[in-house]
Amino acid sequence: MPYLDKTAPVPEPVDCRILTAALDLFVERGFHNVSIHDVQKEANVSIGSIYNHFGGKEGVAKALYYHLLNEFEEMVNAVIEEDLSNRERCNKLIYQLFEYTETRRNIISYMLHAKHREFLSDEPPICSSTPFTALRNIVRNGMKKGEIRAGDPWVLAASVFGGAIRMIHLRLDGVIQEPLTDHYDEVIECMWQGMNPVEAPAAQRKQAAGQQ
Amino acid sequence: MPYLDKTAPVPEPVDCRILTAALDLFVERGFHNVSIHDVQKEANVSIGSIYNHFGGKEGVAKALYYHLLNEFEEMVNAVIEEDLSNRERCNKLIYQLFEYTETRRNIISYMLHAKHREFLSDEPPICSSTPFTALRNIVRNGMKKGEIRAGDPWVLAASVFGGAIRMIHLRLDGVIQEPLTDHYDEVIECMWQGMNPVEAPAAQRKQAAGQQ
DNA sequence: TTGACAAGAATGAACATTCGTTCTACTTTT
DNA sequence: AAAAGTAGAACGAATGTTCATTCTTGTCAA
Repeated sequence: MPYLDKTAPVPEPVDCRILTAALDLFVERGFHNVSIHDVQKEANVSIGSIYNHFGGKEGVAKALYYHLLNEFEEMVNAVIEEDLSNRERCNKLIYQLFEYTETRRNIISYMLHAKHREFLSDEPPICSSTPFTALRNIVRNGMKKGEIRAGDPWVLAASVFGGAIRMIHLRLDGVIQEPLTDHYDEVIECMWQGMNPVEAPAAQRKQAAGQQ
Repeated sequence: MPYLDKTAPVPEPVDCRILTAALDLFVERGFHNVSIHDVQKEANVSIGSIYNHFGGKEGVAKALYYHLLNEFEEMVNAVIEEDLSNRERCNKLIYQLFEYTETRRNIISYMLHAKHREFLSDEPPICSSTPFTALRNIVRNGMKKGEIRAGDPWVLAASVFGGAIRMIHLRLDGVIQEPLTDHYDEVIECMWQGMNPVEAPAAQRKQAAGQQ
């Protein structure tokens, strides 16, 4: 009775179903606490399909990883293309990361919160991947142009993004209750202005804050 | 022939050997890539002993976790006891964390770099443990006394320690080559003074830096 | 339009292996 | 000789992977 079944929408392709299911499960329980059989059930595919498409459990994790790294790279590149100061670029990237943490929690969790080295063999640490290198380059360029204080690139990049990344971790761990975007302004202020009590005149503060 | 064997030193107790071996292996390969049999070989004990002392694999990981949390708590408390400003306390704790990262790498790695939730069931996130709460209290007290800028405690704590923790992660991942202690001054400067290019007169800068 | 057929994708029962745990025998200590 | 600690072979459950089979899709001749 084909007419009764017309509601059947375009079914998502098998490989997409596998990746989505795997992402959800990996984030929820951790790679090693998820079996191929779990993924198979969650994705409503057969085990054979998983092996056909990805070659195995690690293959799924790897495909997921590369896919998300690519998306992240595109996001970073899009911000780099924009006509902004490097400081504004940093701010905007932090804002977008905060936003994604709220709206696409699992993606951010898999990217920034998972220990890939424990299940992806021979994978270099994520911080030496292209998008993360691009982040550091933004900081470096900001230093060159005098927008950002000069110093060791690693230290500076860690100082710029460290607070934000820490906030993301805390949010993913469930210890911060409110959406991260609520804290954006304060995080940005702390990062540019430092943790000293504010005593400078308002005008100077505003000039230096570099709000987006 | 007891005289020939006199060199045999006081043998480390069995439970210590187990914990040390487990720490090394867990940090090197990750909890899930280490089997009880691996620990048994590395520690030169029998499987039975491991079960007698810790009740199983997770028991070993849990004992290790509590033990190290305790050590960390003592370290934090020792700094709190000292007659220092809250800002100096933050600085000193960061310095000690950097130092431990160099000298007791595995301890710091297991504490700050492992995803305990993936292998310790029903364990709350480490950032809600007593020593971490104590860290936030230092920041809170600093805010009350006007030593640290006012704001949301979570954001402020993340901003104070975020950069340092990020540096530790990068060092543990092997992407930072030099000892963290080499970067201490710069990290502290960035954190208190912010990432804006330095333009303030030297005197004011020094006053605000709060060097330890 | 129908049927035959080939190529590719999907299926899932079966398999081999690994790993956490148990249990009984043995040794040391008190 | 009782108690506590150690030893390690053996077990069963869980898991990653294989592969022979079935199903789907597209093509082409009748």
